[in-house]
Amino acid sequence: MVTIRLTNSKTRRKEDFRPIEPSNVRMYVCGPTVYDRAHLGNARPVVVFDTLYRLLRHVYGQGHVTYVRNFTDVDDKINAEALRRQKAGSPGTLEDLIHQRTEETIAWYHADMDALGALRPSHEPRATEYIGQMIAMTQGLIDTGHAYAVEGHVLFRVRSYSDYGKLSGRSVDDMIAGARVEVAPFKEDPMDFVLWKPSSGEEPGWESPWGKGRPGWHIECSAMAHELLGESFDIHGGGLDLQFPHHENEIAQSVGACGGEFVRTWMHNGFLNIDDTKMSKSLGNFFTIADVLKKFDGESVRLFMLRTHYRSPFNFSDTLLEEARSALKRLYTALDAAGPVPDLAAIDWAEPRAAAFKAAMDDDFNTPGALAVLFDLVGDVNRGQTADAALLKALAGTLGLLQAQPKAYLQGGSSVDENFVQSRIDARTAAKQARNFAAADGIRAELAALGIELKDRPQGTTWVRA
RNA sequence: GGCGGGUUGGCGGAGAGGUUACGCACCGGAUUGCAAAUCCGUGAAGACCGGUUCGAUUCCGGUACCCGCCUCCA
Repeated sequence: MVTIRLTNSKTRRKEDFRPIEPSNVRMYVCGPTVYDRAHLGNARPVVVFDTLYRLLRHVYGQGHVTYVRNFTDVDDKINAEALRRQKAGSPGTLEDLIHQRTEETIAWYHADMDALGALRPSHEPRATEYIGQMIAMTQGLIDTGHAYAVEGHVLFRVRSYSDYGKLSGRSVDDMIAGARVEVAPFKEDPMDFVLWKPSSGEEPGWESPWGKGRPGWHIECSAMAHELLGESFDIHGGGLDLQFPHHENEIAQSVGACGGEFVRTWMHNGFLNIDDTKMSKSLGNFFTIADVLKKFDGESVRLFMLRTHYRSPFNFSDTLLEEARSALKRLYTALDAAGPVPDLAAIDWAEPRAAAFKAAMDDDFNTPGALAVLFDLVGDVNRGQTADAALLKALAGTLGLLQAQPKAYLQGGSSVDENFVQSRIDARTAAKQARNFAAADGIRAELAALGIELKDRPQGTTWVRA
């Protein structure tokens, strides 16, 4: 079995990936806080780690990979929206409205990610379903001296964990020096972070040994990962911005509670930028996935993201997205021209192009390199080696691409009636046979204006959406 | 201020110490009634300054510029 190499944020190096249990490779990725529509930046880790999930399933077997991605459904912004609705006269208790908001947001999220061709993870835990585990873990940290309760809060004692800061490469003292936040007076140390905090009257809360309150953000992931994947697991992923403080805190909590090694390989995807600047809610320069999907099909968006290595930042723009769509069109056009493509029972990884594809993927899942192999295959297919189309489709499938019917993809998204198009094509064919090229060209121009592109082939005229 | 990443052809974007990345676009040719698609072909790069080397875009050092994290954020 070929060894996959992955860049481990913890060691800042590319390492051979060796799962703790090859029969159950375990991966956790930080999911969204479900307070609103997901933006394009949210899509990047989903596509990146979906691709890794697919790769792991290929290497270790479909049933041997457990992938957990959570939903954070405890959050001020969710509460704020629920409260706004209540004040606007929506029926139901605040709790009902909170539930309503998270449910609708999760449904949007699923729809968006499905459109991007992302498989559903094995588990999608919601923070509110694991409050008991969070309380237990917090109590455990108090018992072992890693945390302390004060004024209804429970705080993690950062100085109690000597490796704090190791993942993000900073020392506690440096962090304090650079800190720009006001420090709550009850903290022993400015860097101590919240495990549990009290909730006031109308906020949702749970009974705990420290009074009615709710969990801090970081403990949620630790508790859910622990419950579903165990004390230590193979891969933990997320956006680069989560490395500090979120992932640093997760390590401190989990190691504090369980000891040992929490996560073997930490992986962080780079950002998606707008005009070379980070896209974020706070900067206000974001697009929702739903916005983008109005103009572009999800598969083009997926290809667009896979064109860049997952750790590199990349820019988003319509021009770049159009470029990705053109590239995807080339792939589907080759598949379409090759005729019916049989589903390959199994990929022969010894085949040179399959081997090249796999070599790229095994090397820190270099998707741009793997895509290059796909385009080489396109050339072969277009040159007449139509049998290669099956390999092309199979390899692309491991990236979650090219699984639609070519004709459906190439003609999809057109609002023009298919029968109408065919009737105009027939009329044009008749005109051509009569050598009335002016009329034929007129029809072609008429369809072009509707976004229909004609192709005259020996077997007859076909069409695609422009 | 501390820490980290980056600078590749017109644009996007990889790998590799010496041989075509790949995609989009452009140009020439084939094909076509003309196009489109496709094929063949051409052109085009490695921020700057040093060093190592027979040879560096690839390794090392420095300079410049850009970006990110240090604060809720994928």
